[in-house]
Amino acid sequence: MTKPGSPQGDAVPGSLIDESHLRSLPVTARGLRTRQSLVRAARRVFERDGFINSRLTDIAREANTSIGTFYTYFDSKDEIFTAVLQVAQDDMLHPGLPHVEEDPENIAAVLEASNRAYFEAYGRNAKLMVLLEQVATINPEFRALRIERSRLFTVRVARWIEAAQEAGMADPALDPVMTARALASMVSRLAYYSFSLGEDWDVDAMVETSTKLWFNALGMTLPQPASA
Amino acid sequence: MTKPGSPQGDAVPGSLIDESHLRSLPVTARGLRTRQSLVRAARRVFERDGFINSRLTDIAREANTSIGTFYTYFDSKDEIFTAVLQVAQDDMLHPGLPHVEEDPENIAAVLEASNRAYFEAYGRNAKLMVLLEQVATINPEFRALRIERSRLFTVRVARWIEAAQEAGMADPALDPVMTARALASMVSRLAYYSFSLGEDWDVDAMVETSTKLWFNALGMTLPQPASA
Amino acid sequence: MTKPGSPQGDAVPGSLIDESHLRSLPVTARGLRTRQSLVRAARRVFERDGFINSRLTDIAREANTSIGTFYTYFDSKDEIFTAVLQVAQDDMLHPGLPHVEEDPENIAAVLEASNRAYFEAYGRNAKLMVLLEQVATINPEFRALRIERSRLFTVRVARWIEAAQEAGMADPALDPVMTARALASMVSRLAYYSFSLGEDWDVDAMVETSTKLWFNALGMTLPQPASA
Amino acid sequence: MTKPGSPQGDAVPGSLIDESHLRSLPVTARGLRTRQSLVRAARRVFERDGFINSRLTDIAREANTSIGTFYTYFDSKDEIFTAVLQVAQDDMLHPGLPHVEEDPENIAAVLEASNRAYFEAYGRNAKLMVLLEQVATINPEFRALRIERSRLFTVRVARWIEAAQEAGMADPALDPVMTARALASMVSRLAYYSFSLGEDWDVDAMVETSTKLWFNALGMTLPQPASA
DNA sequence: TATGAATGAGCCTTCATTCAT
DNA sequence: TATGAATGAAGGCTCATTCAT
Repeated sequence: MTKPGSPQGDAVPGSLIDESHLRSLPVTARGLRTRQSLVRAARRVFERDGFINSRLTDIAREANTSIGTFYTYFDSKDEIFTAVLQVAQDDMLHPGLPHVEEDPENIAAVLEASNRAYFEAYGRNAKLMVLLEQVATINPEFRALRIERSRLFTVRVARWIEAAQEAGMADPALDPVMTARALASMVSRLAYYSFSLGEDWDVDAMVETSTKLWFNALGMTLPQPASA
Repeated sequence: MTKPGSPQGDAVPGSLIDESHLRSLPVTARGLRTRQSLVRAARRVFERDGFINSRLTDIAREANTSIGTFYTYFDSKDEIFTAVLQVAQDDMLHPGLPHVEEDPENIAAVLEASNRAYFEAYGRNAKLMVLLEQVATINPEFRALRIERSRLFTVRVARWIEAAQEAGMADPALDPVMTARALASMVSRLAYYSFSLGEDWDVDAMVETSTKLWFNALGMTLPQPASA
Repeated sequence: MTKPGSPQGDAVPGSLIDESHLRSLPVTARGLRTRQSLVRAARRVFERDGFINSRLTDIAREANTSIGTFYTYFDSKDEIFTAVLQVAQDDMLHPGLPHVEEDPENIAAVLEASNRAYFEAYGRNAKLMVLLEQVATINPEFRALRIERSRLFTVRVARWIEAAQEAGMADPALDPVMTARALASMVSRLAYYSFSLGEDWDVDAMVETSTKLWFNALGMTLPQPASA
Repeated sequence: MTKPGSPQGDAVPGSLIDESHLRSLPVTARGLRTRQSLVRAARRVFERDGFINSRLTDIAREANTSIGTFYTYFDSKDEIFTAVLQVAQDDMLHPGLPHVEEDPENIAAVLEASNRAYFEAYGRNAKLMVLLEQVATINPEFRALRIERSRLFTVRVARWIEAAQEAGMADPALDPVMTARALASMVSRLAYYSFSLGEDWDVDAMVETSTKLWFNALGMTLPQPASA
């Protein structure tokens, strides 16, 4: 049985960022420092003003450098946005989950931990997620990035569902891919409403509800009652 | 038992559009015609180029008028976008569902019909939905519009879930509001992936899967097997 | 001895308006009525918004007609402004003074009455005066109009001063033209500060002060002491 | 006895310019140079075309820069106009008069010198004065600036008149404030007609006439006749 | 590497004027 | 005469990007 990984689904920065857009890193320590302060400044400005309403001069000022220096490290707004995403993806990619497989009793625990990891990571990067959403509506490359990530994750979840169906643990009538999409969406949107639109739900409650819905939806019986 | 209505959830234009943004309509038939051709041209241009990348001159040209004429009818891009949404909402608002209530055997049918109506309306307005998503990331007013719609729909679904729980037909452990959000998201995102991101699923399959997931998730038993 | 007439000096609409700019008046009663309501509306709009910041559409709306109708009667903004001035000049031109001449005892009375008439007319047309000032700074024709009026009036006052000097009643060392300019300016500016810039002085006080200053400045002795 | 200062009265740029409108000056010498050439170009263009009929592109072209560069230093036409005024005010503000007080014989000399300084400064800035007049008719802030300057100057003159009245040297029946307004107006308008409207009088004659009128009007006796 | 001034294409917006009805 | 929709030249302003120092 495969593990679903974190249901980053909809909109999670992953390892797919097209790094060809990024220049080689500066060689001197000073250069590295300047570059880093630009990336951090960019994140703050983007999160504050949105991608569209932000200006490169704002980013340069926020980083206490000049606009000329900006162009020493980045070729465009898109490029520094890519760099910002790259920093965030390290955080979003850690499902932090050990490979707990083949053990039916642990499925619920794995899923719950996975969901929890996702919600927590989302919480840390909520503003950036909204940002990526915005940029994806404008720029085809970032849109493709988002879609590809989503697709990859869905495939993983779909395989996991198939395995569960084969093991007789999930409703075999469900289409695995479509179901994977649906369930992944459920979790990512819950996170979106809570963190980005201000519902501000309790993370424990979200974890519990989403895990239960996932189980129910798949026609799984929670292992605990079974063993009780 | 209340019916959920169509799960227009996430992003459906409803009656909440702030019409105060719209000027009074022109008095002559000619004016009405010109205005209409502008709105239609705007929809085409927006759908083709996106809201941000479209220019008012493009809209005017597409409508075979001058830019001056544009300003005769609208004050801004936002305003004509409001007008475009208003045209679409008539289509999105009709769930077209008769009030089928109190009859347990019909719940599945109602839900299925509701979902189908939603998917079909979404299919007709898919590009516009993407557009609204984009604009909502930029403009606080349209964002508020989307959120409010979503909230209203969630409330309706939540009430329906509560009623089902009270009738002993749904898992009483689920938080009604959070669950409503999750399930509505599931359906709207399925539509989004299929129509806007090119998954291009069969509508029947989407209706079937989403209805089943919804039922399962709530811990309902489908009426058919019950009677079997 | 010539009488000075009203010291309309600086900025008083006179009979110099170039009427060649004005079309022939409409023939029908209805046409006359429409034209008149346009002129009145224009005056209100000009006085409210200034010449530059007013739009022809505003004038048409204020007159309850259409912009098309405006062009039935006037060719341009300048033209209707000319018409507005023409209406006002009838009021500004009435010095309301009988020819009181040759009688030394009456000089003060004549001057006082003349000044009073000027201040009162200015008060009735203060907003229009400001308007003419604005337009004169923009449009050479209206500037020329203002200058010519001013010049004519100065000439009259200068002749009057010369006559007084010849009669031994005024300081012969004064340059008549320059003095005429100076004295006329004094009165018109007093009116400007009071009515247009909000000093809001008492008209009696203005009349008294300006008459006394005029007399003193010319080295005239007020008739009363003469009889003493 | 207070000295009146130069009768800059009506329309003289003073220290009241709202400098908050001005951005911080550029840091580099090159920037300073560019800014200065823009201000000079603006003055030329304004004086040539008037404030209203001038375009920012004209100013940029006259300064041999791009329109973008204009916006590097100024936010608007109003702002560069403020900068133009600021340059001029240094010239207009120096009455260049020593404090000659308490000495009755010198009153005429002080007044004459003051008037002369005013006429000469006006002559150097005549076009700018006309410009300020135009802008004041359009823009409330500049209007307020002009009014405030005028008020301040009038207050100074009024105090001087009061002192003269108390010393028994001026007609005690005159209202000091109104008289101050009237006399200041006399001088400033004389300058206006001569320099801006093309009368082109001899400065000596203007100084002599205005000083004499001022003395006569106040009921003062010129010291010279006393010695005759 | 760092700086910040210079650039100008590109888009928005206004409103006097024309014209078909 | 009256109407009001249609027009587009004209000018304002932004900001990513270039470049000289």
